[in-house]
This record gives sequence, structure tokens and C-alpha cells, in this order.
Amino acid sequence: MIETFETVSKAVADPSRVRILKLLEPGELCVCQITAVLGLATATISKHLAALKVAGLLQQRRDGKWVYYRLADRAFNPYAPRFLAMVAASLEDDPTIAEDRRLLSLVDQVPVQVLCDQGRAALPAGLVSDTPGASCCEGPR
Amino acid sequence: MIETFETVSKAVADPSRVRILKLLEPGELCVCQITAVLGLATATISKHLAALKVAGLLQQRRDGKWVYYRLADRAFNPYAPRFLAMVAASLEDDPTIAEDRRLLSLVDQVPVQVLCDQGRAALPAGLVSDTPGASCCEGPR
DNA sequence: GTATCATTTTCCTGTTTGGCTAATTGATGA
DNA sequence: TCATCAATTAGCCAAACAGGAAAATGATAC
Repeated sequence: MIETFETVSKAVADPSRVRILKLLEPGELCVCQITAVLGLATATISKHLAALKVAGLLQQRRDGKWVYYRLADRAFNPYAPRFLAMVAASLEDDPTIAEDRRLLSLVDQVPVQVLCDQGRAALPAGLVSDTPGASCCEGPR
Repeated sequence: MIETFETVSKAVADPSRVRILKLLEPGELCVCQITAVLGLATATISKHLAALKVAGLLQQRRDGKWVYYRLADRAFNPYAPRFLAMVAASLEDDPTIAEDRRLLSLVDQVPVQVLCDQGRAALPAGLVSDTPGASCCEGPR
């Protein structure tokens, strides 16, 4: 149905959400890891994750205090796999995505414990620019 | 780049624009034909067409007083073909799309001349519901 | 139980967007 | 040259949306 298609396409039609999808390609991440990379408020990330989940693009798993998200493998939205494949095939050479991946490699070195406590401050100084949102959010949207 | 991706995905993330894309799959149509099928104001359609064109999804051709639009075959936006393919592979069984196609078959019987003059009134009575926008636009957006 | 803490939800703000009508554009044809 | 007419642009409004701060959840650990 066209509403179902609309839900997924709207979910994908936002740069922050696309960045999240690209970030999750290698495997699952908890909310505070995603937050550290994207540099947005936790509440904002949480809302984006909810939108992606409703669209059938993500699945959720709780482990103790942390909630892990991953790309959906089982699709209740028939269009979700197509969109996931398209995103996976896109933006491989995008600078914002590259920077997100670089940050992720730093984030991966820090125990979740510490990361949730300190956020970006837990990352080695000098390797993280202060401006949140990396290079994606300049100028008018 | 992620902005380019965003432009296309936003263009696709609207039901009226998806309906236009599906409508153009068989071949080009002029603005007043599209308007007659969708049942929206001409200005609205024109704006949608502009958005799709900017996204690299459509191309334009002028013939006398009429402007014909068709799916883009030459892509200045690298993501456009992927999205077009995805849309083409989707919604084949959607009732709104089916109704649009039925209306299109009626529209195709009427000379563009007459159609631009009279709009939906040029179509055989009884085969067109009064409610514009078919079944796509119910409820809150 | 109770405090802690990651995540979610609620509420607010400024911006974007889809729709309309009215005005403008630009090509046609008398 | 001027009237006509399809299409576009401008201007407006209400709804939707991305973002943040603050309150609410809900699981853990003491």
C-alpha cells in the first residue's frame, strides 16, 4: 500500500537517519554510541531510531541498561529491504559518512560503560571536531 | 553526496509525487493530463513536477502550448536511476495506483486540447468519482 | 525498597512543506 | 500587436517535522 511505502521513504528522506543506517551496516550499536558519533541530543537520536523502527528498517534488542539497534533482517514492511539495499549501495564515498565511520572506529575502542557516562569526552582529544553533526548540517536545510 | 541523496529521497517521499512517477511509467504526459488524473490544482502539480525534475527523476519537453514530462533517461543525479527502479518495482498492486491508471486510460481517449479546456469534465460521466485525490489523501498528512 | 542511569516520551520552538488562489510568464494564433 | 491559454511563480495558511530541554520509564545494583 502507498501509505506503507510513504512511511519507509519518509524515514529514509532525512540525512541524520541515513547516517544512522550507514552506521549500523557493520553491526548493532547502542543508543549512546550512535549519539556520540552523530553529535545530536539523545532524545533526538531516540526519536530517529523510533521512526526507522516503525518503518521496519531497524530492530531493537535490550541488554541490561543498554538498547542495541541493528538493521532489520526480518521485514514486516515489504519495502524496507529494498530501501536498505539502496542505502547500502549508496553514499559509500560520501565525506560525512566517511567521517562518521572514522568516529565510529574511535567509539568502538571505548567501553559502552564509559561512553554513556562521558559521551564524546571519552574519545581521544584532537580527533573529534567540536561542531556536532559533522559536515552534514551546514547552511539552510 | 548526502545532500544529493536527500533531494531524491525527499522527492520520492510524497504520495502525490509517487503517483506522478507511476503515471509516467508508460510514457510522457502533459501537465493537464496529470492534473486531470490526480485531481489536484494545476499549481500544485506544477510544483511537484518541479521537485521531481530538480531531483533528476523527470525530464521536460515543450510542444507548443503544452509541456510534456517523462521519466528521466539521462541522470545528472546519480541516485535517481536507483530510485526510479525502486518505484517501478513497487506499488504495482496498490489500489490508488490502479485507480490512477484507470483514470489515465480514460484521459488518454480525450484530445489534450479538450482536456486542458475542461479538465475532468471532459471524461465520461459516472466513471470518475468527485472526490479529488482518489483514496490517497484521507486523514492527517 | 531505593537510588542510579540509559533510554523514551512530552512539550516547546523555529523551519519546512503540501495545498490553495491569484498573479505572472511565455508561446500561439488571430 | 494583442488576446488567449497552459504552465509557472508568488503569497498564504495549516499541518508536519527536526531539534532541544525537561519529565517520565524501566531496568540494574545496592
